[in-house]
Amino acid sequence: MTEPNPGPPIEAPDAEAALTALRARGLRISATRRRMAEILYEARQPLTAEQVADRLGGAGRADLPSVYRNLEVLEEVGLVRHFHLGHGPGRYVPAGAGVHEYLVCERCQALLAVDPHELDDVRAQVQERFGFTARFTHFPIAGLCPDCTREVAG
Amino acid sequence: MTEPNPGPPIEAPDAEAALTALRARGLRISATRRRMAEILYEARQPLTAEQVADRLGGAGRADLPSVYRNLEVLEEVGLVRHFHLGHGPGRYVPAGAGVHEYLVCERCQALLAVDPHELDDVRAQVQERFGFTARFTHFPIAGLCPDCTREVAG
DNA sequence: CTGTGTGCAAAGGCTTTGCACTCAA
DNA sequence: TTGAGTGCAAAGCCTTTGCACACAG
Repeated sequence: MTEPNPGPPIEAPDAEAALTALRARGLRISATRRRMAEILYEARQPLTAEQVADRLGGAGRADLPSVYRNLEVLEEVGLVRHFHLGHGPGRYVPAGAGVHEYLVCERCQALLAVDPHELDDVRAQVQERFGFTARFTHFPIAGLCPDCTREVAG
Repeated sequence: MTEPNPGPPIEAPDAEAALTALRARGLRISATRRRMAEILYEARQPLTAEQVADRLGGAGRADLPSVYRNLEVLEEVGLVRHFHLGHGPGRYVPAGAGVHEYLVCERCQALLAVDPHELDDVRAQVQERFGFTARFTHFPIAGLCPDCTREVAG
């Protein structure tokens, strides 16, 4: 089980609006929260809570429960979202302008990030056939990436 | 978070072939394994390991680690498969003749079981556009079921 | 006899909860 | 001064692993 590959970079959304939303709810913009947002934007790839904690701590690692709590707050406020790659820890990405949806390879863990519009046809087809509104944001499409498809097929 | 609804019944596959496969690997067909297979077939819906354990135990509950180990063996041999409904425990179903793929509602946890062929078009579209081979067997399509789609939209 | 199956206990990975202390507003 | 943020410890949920005993072949 290797690490998923980075996928394309992530653009920065309107962080200021989100921070304002924080204030509106009586929540505070701590240095830690600000740095967490920066870390996620600069990572330009999905990070686990543990990875965020690693990059936060000056010496050692930041407190993991606090990181989870802050990720939750940032998500409620719309600065961050997360999704699940099969088993293993959740992955966090900045929300906003550069939203992607993902396809994850069950064989090599590669992550294929795509523009949501590229999945519109697929969603439409599922909608038409089953009346079901497919969302691939929280639980991505799983399967075999192009490379693994070739290798498995022959 | 309510329990997912049952979905359509599950047909019995060729259990005998699978049991033969067990023997071929030097493994044994214990009474427990036989009963586990029966339980899954008769359930006619996906069960968690815990539910299987509950239905196994005469008094109390059967040993959960043993249930997991047996589910793994039965899966290797092709009698059983499992998939993941968002968070929460894995769900086990008999494999074979009556295979279904699932769409799971993120809002009400409803489970929509469909014939795999009904997803062929969707798979083809993903294949064509991304070269990616979508599999919905281990990680089902998530989204909103028809009812929740209506309630959310309307 | 040989070694697979089982139960019990414990650990492991990821995440959440409780509580006291700190510190920003 | 007030209550949100943080760190530490502990627990929770699902699952896996280790080990000794039971038992099928």
